[in-house]
Amino acid sequence: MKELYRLHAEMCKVFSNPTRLEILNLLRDKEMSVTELIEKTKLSQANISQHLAIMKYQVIVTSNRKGKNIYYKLTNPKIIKAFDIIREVLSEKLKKNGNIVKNL
Amino acid sequence: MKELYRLHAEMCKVFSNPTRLEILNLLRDKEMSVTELIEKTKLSQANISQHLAIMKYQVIVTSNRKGKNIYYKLTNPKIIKAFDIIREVLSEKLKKNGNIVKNL
DNA sequence: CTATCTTATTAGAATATTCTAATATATAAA
DNA sequence: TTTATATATTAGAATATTCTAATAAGATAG
Repeated sequence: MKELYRLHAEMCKVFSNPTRLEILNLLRDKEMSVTELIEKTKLSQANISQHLAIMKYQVIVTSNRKGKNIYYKLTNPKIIKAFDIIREVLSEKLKKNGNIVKNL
Repeated sequence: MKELYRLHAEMCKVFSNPTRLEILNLLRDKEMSVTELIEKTKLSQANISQHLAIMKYQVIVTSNRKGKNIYYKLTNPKIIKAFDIIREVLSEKLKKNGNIVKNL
């Protein structure tokens, strides 16, 4: 069913941007405020906010306000399992290609 | 290390297109010729060939000729593990949203 | 209220992706 | 060899994505 491939691709599109992957990795085991994410990534507030909006729209993350701040967390922790498998594939690929794997 | 997120994102970009996901799913447990892929997907030859080239460049698939035909297969079967986890996440998301899940 | 801190939204230029149509290339068959 | 079959490549219009800069909006503190 082609529709399912469309939805699947749409979800994967979230993972096709380095900044979003960095955010997801930061959220892997704890929720984090937008401010914290900005500090950790050193990226602009607008940019982080935009990427969070994209992931929220795809329901990859959810948000909740705590006083002054808004905290984001993963909707489904399985996302991290997929993240880590892709990292393994990437690692094995780099190994084969004789690349520097030290930094993994 | 930001470079790693870039490579990770680049690999995930392969999964962010419905046609490429369909091809990967067809290759999940057996190699297949370009002609077979065209038949199964009902898509144009040029288009299939272009998507295969993209995946070959990312070393997600590899090809080998057998007589008249060129067969493609997955480089690393772990790709399918990631594929299936994302499908689960998608399925759970659709379930929550009260969507039709029958067709999964 | 008013100011401040935090987060979201908008606009738009630069860049990237996708598909179709046309053409090229490679192997095999006649 | 020519011809047919299988696959790849190219060009280009249509569309989508990404980032920066500017502005808006929501919550709290004073």
